[in-house]
Amino acid sequence: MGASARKHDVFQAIADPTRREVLRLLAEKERPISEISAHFPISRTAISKHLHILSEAELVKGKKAGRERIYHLQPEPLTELKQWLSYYEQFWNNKLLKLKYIVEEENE
Amino acid sequence: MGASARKHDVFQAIADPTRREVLRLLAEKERPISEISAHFPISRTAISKHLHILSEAELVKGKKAGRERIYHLQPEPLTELKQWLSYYEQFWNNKLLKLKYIVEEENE
DNA sequence: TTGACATGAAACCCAAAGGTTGTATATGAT
DNA sequence: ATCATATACAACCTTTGGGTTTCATGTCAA
Repeated sequence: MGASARKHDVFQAIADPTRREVLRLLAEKERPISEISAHFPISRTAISKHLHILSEAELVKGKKAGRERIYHLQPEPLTELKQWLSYYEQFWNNKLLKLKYIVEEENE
Repeated sequence: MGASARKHDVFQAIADPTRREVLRLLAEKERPISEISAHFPISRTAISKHLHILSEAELVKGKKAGRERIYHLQPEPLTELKQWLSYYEQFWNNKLLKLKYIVEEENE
């Protein structure tokens, strides 16, 4: 089965503010779970669940190191988001082009 | 209160596949609710709820016209998504730059 | 080997998400 | 006036999401 069969996709993974904050933390540097959860008011278990969801979306990956599990960012799946966005980007660029056209006409 | 107090933000709004499809339909052209819901296997009421959520995120806007309500796309809030993405884009560009560097070194 | 530490995993809770059906209201057509 | 159409709104249902607590397991340190 393909990537579309994954339970959590990128769009869903980044929908939650806590998960976005986790991504930001991991963008700075790789971190073990306890260090990540220290940044949040919720339990370590809750953070662990968020990390599972991010893992399913392949936005992070955890490697076992001794008794810790170190998570690091994998930004690649965000390209899917970028592609999705580019379609609409073209759309709002058109708006800007129309505006530019109007401005230039007025200057003549 | 600011925009952050909105119940549904852009990230949440685009998390659902049905809503993304609705956006795509509205990107083509503006449409009344019944026309939109004709594209889906679920009820018109369900689509109406999705449109409400998209409205809250200001990704669409509905104008009453006779007994219909015509919805059209408002892509502007997607800039927030683009900005969020750009942070990580820079990140994966670095990966590409590193790779390019290695390749060029090997060619010398 | 014994204790502290880091995580995994299960059971449970509550609220929200996504959906349905049924009823009401406004508008257009006859 | 009457009827069909387009939508709004309320009530309800079921699953998922985000969270907690508790207990088990593996690993480091003394």
